[in-house]
Amino acid sequence: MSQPSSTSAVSARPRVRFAPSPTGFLHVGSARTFIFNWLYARHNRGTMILRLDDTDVERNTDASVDSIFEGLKWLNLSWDENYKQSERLDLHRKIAWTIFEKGLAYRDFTPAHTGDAERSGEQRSGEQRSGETRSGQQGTWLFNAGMPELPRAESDRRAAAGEPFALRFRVPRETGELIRFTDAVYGEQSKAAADIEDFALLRSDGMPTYHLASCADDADLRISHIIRGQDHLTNTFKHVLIFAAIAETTGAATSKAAGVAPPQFAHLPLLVAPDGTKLSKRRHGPVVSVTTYRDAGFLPEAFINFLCLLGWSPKNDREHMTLQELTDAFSLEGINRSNVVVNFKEAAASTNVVIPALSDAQGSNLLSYPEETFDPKAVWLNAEHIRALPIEDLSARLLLIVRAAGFSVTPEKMLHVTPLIRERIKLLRDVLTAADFFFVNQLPPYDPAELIPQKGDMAMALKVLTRAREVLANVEFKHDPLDQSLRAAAQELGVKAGQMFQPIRVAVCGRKNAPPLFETLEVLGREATLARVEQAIRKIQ
RNA sequence: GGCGCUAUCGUCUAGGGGUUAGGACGGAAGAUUCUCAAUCUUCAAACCCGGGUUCGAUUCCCGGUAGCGCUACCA
Repeated sequence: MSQPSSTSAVSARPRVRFAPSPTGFLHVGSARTFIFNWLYARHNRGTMILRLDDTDVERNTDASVDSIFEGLKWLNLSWDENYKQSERLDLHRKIAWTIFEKGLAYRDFTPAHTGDAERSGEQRSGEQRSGETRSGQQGTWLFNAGMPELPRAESDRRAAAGEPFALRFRVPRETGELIRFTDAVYGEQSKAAADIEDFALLRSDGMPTYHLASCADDADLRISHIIRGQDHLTNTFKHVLIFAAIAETTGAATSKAAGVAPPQFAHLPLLVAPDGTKLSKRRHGPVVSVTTYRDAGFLPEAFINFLCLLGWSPKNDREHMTLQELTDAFSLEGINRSNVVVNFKEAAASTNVVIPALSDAQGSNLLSYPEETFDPKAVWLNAEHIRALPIEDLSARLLLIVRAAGFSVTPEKMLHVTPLIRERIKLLRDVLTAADFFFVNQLPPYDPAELIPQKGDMAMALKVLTRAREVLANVEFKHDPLDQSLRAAAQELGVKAGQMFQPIRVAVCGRKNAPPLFETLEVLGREATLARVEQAIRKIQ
């Protein structure tokens, strides 16, 4: 874990951070935030920082930490520094108490609000926290500190007596002040201090809250740009207050932070589900998890490409872009302001799709989510990226999947198969259904009626296959000779080329839709081809 | 409820005081090919509503409506 440079000179190089809280898997919204931060850092030759915001002990899980790293690893985007908030609690507390000493915060001995289930969707009208506000006004929605500003001595006494308390920021409500900041995306923002409640800095167990920890770390790590979800836009007013307090206190207390300039903010439009609600694992399940995309056979570069187009535009009609092109083109100016629908299909359940050629489908989880689950644009972009990949590269990636599904295939064979299916697959896992017949010895059962050519009958199928058997026994197994001899055979038989090819295709592939015939035969080889033709003939007779 | 933010085809978006409102995905039709793809062509598809400002608003302003977010000792 490296330390940030402690030079007091403000660097021209931006320092940005991605700060997920480990309370669930890495979802696509978080991934996009990470990517935008990364792009901004790389575009400006700045520093990318990963920080785990894990101050919520109740909800944090190790599994979640693993899941986040798993997702980020797949994305294959690096970071330069790495922190955990839980290892920096001393710093947070120190800053909280400095703020307290400065008179900008106070102890609140009111028992913690226990109505935890209050949230869940329904509006709470007027918020029934009765009583007076700190400033003595009646009937406000604002948090009530429970008692009109305890005298400091009293507060000290009760604290010394061991009474639990939370530390609250004293928002300067009386002054009628307007809190303002400029957002790189949403422009000038302002909000009356009177509309901001006295938020907690420290919980009664001494743990810092998100607001405190986040700002304390952002200040300490000298984050220059905070790029995050728009759900934090309103919170930012609190953060502006905290940053101001930190600047005020550290200016006197510690020499090192003699002019902590508040960071610049850039809020990202939220990713929402087709029903308009914010993406959440709770509501939408694994379809919003990054690893689901990985397992479905998305290329990380395609997934990144897709996410970038959600709420950002290069403004030149380009859509299919490489990481480098994205990095070059990225800027905060291209970011939009309205929510973005990720057009996935919910409820497309994860029933296992059977791999035709593999009865005991080990690779079943690779096939859990049907293609329609995902945003069609993501799928299309993935196909674009697949087609843009060098054959060797694509082949290597496909081989991994094919082997994971239980087929034993050599890299050489895969290299021959890949060009035949490259334009026929949209997701990497499609290789299993598009090319399975290359990998098995025994074709799965198929309906003999499939062998019947267009405008033909079973007799024609038999005639064609019988003739094909002869031809294929002698012809050289290369595209051109196969093409010529089979066409010639069709002519002799008095059938159309298509009527000749189709029965052979079905005999060899076990289905009607498959890659081009001659290339397929070439890769398959004479032995397997003849065996399958033979089998088809027997099926008919 | 209060506060904040947002509003262009179904979706992602470009644009901007006068345009045939552009592109992409998806959809439809066609071309091509040994099937399926890929590719190419064509078509359908949008400026939330109401007031202003203006010679002229989809664009600027205000209001409404709708959606979203925040309003926790969650992040």
